[in-house]
Amino acid sequence: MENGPPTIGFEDGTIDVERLLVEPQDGHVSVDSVMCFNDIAENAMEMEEVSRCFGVRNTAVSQECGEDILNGDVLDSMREVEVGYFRMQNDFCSMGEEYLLGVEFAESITNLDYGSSEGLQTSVSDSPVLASAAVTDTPWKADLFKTMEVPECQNHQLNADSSRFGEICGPCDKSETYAEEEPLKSPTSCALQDIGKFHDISSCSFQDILSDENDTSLSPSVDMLYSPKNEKSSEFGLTGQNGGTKRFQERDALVTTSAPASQTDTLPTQKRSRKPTQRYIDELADPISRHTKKRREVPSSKSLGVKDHKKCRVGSRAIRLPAEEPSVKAIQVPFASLVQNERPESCAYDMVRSSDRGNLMTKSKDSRISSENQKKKDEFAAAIHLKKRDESVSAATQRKRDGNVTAVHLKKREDNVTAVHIKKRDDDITAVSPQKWDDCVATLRQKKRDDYLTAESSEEVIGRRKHHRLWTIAEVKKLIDGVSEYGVGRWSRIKKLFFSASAHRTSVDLKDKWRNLLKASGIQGQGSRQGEKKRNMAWRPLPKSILRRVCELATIYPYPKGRKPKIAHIHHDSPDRSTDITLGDYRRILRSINGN
DNA sequence: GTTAGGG
DNA sequence: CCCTAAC
Repeated sequence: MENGPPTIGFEDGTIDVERLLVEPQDGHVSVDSVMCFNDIAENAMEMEEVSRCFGVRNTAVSQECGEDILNGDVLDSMREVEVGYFRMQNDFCSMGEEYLLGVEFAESITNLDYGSSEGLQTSVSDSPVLASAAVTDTPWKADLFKTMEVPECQNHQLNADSSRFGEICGPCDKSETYAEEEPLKSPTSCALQDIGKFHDISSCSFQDILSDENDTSLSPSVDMLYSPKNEKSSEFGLTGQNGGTKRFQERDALVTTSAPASQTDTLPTQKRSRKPTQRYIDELADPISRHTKKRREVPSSKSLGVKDHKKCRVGSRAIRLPAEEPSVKAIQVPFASLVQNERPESCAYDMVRSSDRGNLMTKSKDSRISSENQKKKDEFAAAIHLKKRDESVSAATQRKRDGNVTAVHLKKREDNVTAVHIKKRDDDITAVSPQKWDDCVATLRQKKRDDYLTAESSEEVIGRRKHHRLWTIAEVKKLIDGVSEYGVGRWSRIKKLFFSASAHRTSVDLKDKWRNLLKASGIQGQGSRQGEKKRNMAWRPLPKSILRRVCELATIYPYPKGRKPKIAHIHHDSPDRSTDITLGDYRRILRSINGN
């Protein structure tokens, strides 16, 4: 599926429309240049459509975007550049590039763009199917010229991304989908759809990447778990992309962010991706060592069996927690995945990657096999994550996602991290993005495979992090059963009998979980119940039945100590359920028998 | 080796 | 989840 024809035959003068529209990812092959190619085609068609149906709206959007995006220098230069469409585009893009990525690529990109654009234009016109589009070409060029520039660029960006992702994510899906959709019927709509889908895909993939599990992501139509809101419009690419997706539907949604965000990730692609990488790693290495000098020691000491972590931990903790927690499963993957691409260049990558893989593979028990190494790796990865996080990624989005999907209890930490990101984002986003995309892509591939290879309950998968696995309902139930049978405090037994299957979940874990359940059930926090309750709401919603049972058991077996205060007697006589009861009866029987 | 409890 | 102290 990933072996698209290396080049699109625009030399012929005739391009397969379907191909053009349907498999824009093909363009991806020649990367930078070709991408533009696709973009233009789509743009042309989009334009038409837009001009007809959404003309006003579009304008509005574009302006809106333009203003937001092009503030300061960019905006000024923009105004000056009203020359020709291509010129415009190029300029704009280049500006965007400069704006975000730096001048070096701007030029080259521009050139590429231009060339490919021309080619595309020609071929498009020739193509009978696209005739309408071609015709339209002129008008919109002139009329919508100004207004379109921004969206144009956006499209460009987005498309580029899309194509890339498309190829990586699910060219198959795409192809199939499109095939079914009467390709020739209306190129425009097709294009629109494509775009939409691509956006979806790209956003999807991105987000998914962020999340450990969302296999679903691969299919464009899948519903995202998070709600695409522009929380912080200037956040990272995610937001923008989302907005981009709905561009034609909700002009509000579009919003500024998209352009910068997408630009970031766009054209740069492979060439550029590497550069950042290098620098990245170097930078990463330092900061990490710097910040987490201790931290690194932690893992190693751990694995080595050294016993003086305490100090290390103290220092490392602050750093480490924010890094791991906030990113949560969702975020983590992407970060780690980012690293993957870098891998080829240094062994460090391997480490990271491995760990990453572990995450992705999630359930595969294998991941746990080499706990030592794994741990170390994970630590390393974590460190990198931390770095990366700071540099990029939309904290807001992630957060949201985390909250919805994982519903984990990482609130505090997340907040801290978030702040940091926002601050740094603008500066560093540039460098990171391109690579990021690559990474994402890589991740996706890997992910896809892994997901399908290791099918697990989505629940578990989703909830899992480095050394953190979300408790599944089933597990909780088991725990409850265990407690009901053996009472509180006999965690090892419960572990043995109820969790023998799951290697993770130590007795301590059970205990901890029980503790949490008590908290969640509202029992326990006798002091400040109100506050407790509120917090409880934030936690992962537990089935009422479970909460109820927990409550019951809690009354029967008050956790901390002083077991069975009320029902102590009862318990004594008729211990509770199954086992104990049986034993009691048995004893009684024996006694009676003996007595007799 | 387990458990309780704090972080 | 992790770690440690105290069984």
